[in-house]
Amino acid sequence: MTDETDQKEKTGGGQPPLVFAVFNEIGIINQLSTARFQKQLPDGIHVSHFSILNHLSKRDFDETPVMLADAFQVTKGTMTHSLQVLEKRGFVVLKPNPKDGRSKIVKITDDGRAFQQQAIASLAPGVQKLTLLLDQKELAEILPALIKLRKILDENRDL
Amino acid sequence: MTDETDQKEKTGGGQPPLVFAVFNEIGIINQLSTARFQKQLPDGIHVSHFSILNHLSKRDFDETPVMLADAFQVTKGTMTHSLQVLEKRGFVVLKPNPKDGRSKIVKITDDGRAFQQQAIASLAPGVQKLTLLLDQKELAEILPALIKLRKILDENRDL
DNA sequence: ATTATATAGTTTGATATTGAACTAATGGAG
DNA sequence: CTCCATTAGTTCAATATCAAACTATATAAT
Repeated sequence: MTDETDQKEKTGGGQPPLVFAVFNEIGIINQLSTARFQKQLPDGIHVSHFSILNHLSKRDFDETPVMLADAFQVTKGTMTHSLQVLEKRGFVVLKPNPKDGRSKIVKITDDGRAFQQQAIASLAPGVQKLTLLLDQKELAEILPALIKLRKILDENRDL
Repeated sequence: MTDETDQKEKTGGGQPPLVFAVFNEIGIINQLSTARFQKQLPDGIHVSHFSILNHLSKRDFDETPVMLADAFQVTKGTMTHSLQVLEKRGFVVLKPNPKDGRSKIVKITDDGRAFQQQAIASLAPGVQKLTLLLDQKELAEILPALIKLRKILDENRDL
């Protein structure tokens, strides 16, 4: 969503809370960046699938589908579907969970890891061009605030 | 996507570009904030529909479906669908474009405006609680950087 | 032990989004 | 004026997501 907050507004009512403006910009940035990334990914692999792979590649400990669904804020059904896609591609395997007969363990495969790294690498050229246009110092400055904001939202999902 | 970047990583390879981390946090924040908002909206109205309404309510000049599709970075087909939903609800009307026989003009209706305002109002309680938890000064500081980042992405969609 | 409640994962029906094919209207080249 | 490439909008088939119903296992209460 490439809305433009800084355009002439029509209403003059009570100023919208700051957090609205922040969420608005974040929404647009997200739209633009994921759309861009999606175009780099091969057919049949959605950004959401890649995100799961990326997540798994960074974790040492075992994770279950429910843990992943919670982490990515999607339903269990959606996670079932995504994992089936990744499994068909051979990027993950699902094993029974020895600690719980209802549950499963999701493991990234060597192929999955290779794919993840290749996908990251494919972004390099674009990222490089982007990097030239961006103020690195500024990025470094906003990152901590974004992390803080994310954590607060995450810890207060039910406010 | 509630990934957590600041967790123990497994690989130690080349540091990922800063912009990756920023996009990652932004992705999670977007997921959490839109999921939260979606729950406030009445049945049948998706966040994406609301965003269109919100956009229209802030603009004075006429906009066509293609302009909206471009602004929100969705396909023309998606915009056709979204506008049909909004039109069925009576929140917008589509009129012929006097300047171009192929095109249309999207107009928000009074009902649409009323709905948009009511939806914004319904967020107030949650926003208020959130506001207590957030550092307003920090938010104010990152907003300009986010706007700058958004503009750069927007102006360089084809890098 | 039995029963009830809760949780993990799957399945199903509905909606959102996409890319591609399609229709209609525009606008430029000759 | 005619032809052709372009653009606006729609339609269609495929996929992603969700909410809700369902199955199986686990946990708690008695």
